[in-house]
Amino acid sequence: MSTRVESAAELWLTWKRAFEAVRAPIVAEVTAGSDLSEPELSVLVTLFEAGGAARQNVLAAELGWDRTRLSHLLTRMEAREYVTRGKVTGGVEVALLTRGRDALDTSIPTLEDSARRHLLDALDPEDVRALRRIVRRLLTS
Amino acid sequence: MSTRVESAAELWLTWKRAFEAVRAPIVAEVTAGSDLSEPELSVLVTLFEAGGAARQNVLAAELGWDRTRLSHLLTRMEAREYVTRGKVTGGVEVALLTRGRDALDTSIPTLEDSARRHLLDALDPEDVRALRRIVRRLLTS
DNA sequence: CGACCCGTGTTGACATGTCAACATTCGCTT
DNA sequence: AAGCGAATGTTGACATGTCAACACGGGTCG
Repeated sequence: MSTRVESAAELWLTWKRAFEAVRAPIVAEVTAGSDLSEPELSVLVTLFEAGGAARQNVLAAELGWDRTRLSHLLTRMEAREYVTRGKVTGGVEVALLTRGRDALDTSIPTLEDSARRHLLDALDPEDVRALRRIVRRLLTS
Repeated sequence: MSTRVESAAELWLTWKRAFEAVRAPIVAEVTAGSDLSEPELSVLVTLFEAGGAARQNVLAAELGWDRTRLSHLLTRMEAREYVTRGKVTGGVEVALLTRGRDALDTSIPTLEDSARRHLLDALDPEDVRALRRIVRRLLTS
């Protein structure tokens, strides 16, 4: 029994550690200000990027989540008036409400700042280019 | 109001998406075989890499987790006889039990295989080198 | 000594995520 | 049109994670 894990697994595990190391402080800073949790913010951002409204299954796909999780979360967010859900042919469409947009306006600058400090600034331009390429590749495979 | 999120945040968000996209299938495959959840496997692997035993706070640091989470998880894992906890000057030391080692032996090959297919194979050698560099940098900053 | 302070870990209440089962709707086939 | 299957969401029970409060055990300094 060696004391090392094989190469692919090792790459995955260290990547995971690095990801956690970046995520933790960003989440801490972003959630400190607003009354949004990080997953809630993800939903709002994705919704925003989709133009303010999106089908629930599309949202789930974009986020890489499963339907159930999104459903529960949206139920909570609907109760707090961040979003609405409306039936649509073939499913449900979710739309940002004013309260959701306001929350976004408050949180995005913090997110931008945290992401810059904990991710961008930790890398040099070459790393950033490489990371973008890697991300693109992983998302299209 | 634009329809785009700024650069650092955008990098962070797409990275997060890519990470989720890789994590989901790996977790699905790894947990399908064994009766270990993914966090439990992480604990066992980290413990293994530390030589079979480690202080709880060290473990938490390695994993990038908070003490409470680890404590709860270890309580559950202790009940299932994967690990033991023993008091030590200045804290608690956790050690792998046979059942834990066995679970590792079963899961690691699957993990290796999944990680290779979903991560390594999706990237070319240059990407892999870049990712390793990025990870190292993020973990030491 | 004895009164802190700080790092560690645990606990219980609550928030969130997961899983399996179910409802609904749409498209396809006949 | 009627029936069927696949895709979409929801629900409730349970697993897991988070937060705030507490407990304990060293250091350190008066």
